[in-house]
Amino acid sequence: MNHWIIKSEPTSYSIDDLARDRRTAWEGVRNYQARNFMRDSMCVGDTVFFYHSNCAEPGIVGEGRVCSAPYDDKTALDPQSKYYDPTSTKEKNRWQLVDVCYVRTYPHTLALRTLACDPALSGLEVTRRGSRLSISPVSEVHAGHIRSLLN
DNA sequence: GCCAACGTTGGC
DNA sequence: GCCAACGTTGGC
Repeated sequence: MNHWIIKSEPTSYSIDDLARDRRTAWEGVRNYQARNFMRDSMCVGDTVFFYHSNCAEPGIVGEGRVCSAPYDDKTALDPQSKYYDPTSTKEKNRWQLVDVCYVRTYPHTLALRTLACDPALSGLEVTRRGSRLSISPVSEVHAGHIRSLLN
C-alpha cells in the first residue's frame, strides 16, 4: 500500500467538496511527473493525503483513497474546459487520472509551517522550498508520522 | 501583490 | 541539444 500527497487549491476543489461528492475524478493534472504517478504507480486502495495549497493556511486537511485504475482525462478533449489540451485526441490522450474517494477530514489542519520544521518529515516533497509538484509519494515512515501528529 | 522556483516552449 | 523567454505555482 502506497501513500501520496495530492494538492488542491480549496477555492478550486476542497476537502469539503470531496466530502460532499464522496468520489471525484482527479482531473486537470497537466504535469508529466504528476501524471506518471497516477498512471504508473497509484493502486486502488492507496491513501492520499489531501493538501490545501495557495490559501490562508496551507497544509494537510484530510485523507482520501485511490478508488479506480487510471483512465483518460476527458477534460483534455473538451474545448470548453480550462484543462483543454489541443494536442490530445480521443485515440491518443496525453493525460490520465484516477478517481479519489473521501475518507476523512482531520479535526485540524496539519499546517505546512508545522510539517516543514518537523525533523521527522525531512525530505517530504511538499515541504521542499519551491516545490510545485501537485502529486508526490510519501514514504511509509512519513505517512505514519503524519498520522501521529493528529493525536 | 510580490517574487522565487520551476516546467514548457520555441528559435537557433 | 542549448537556453532564453515565458507562464504558472504557491508561500508569504
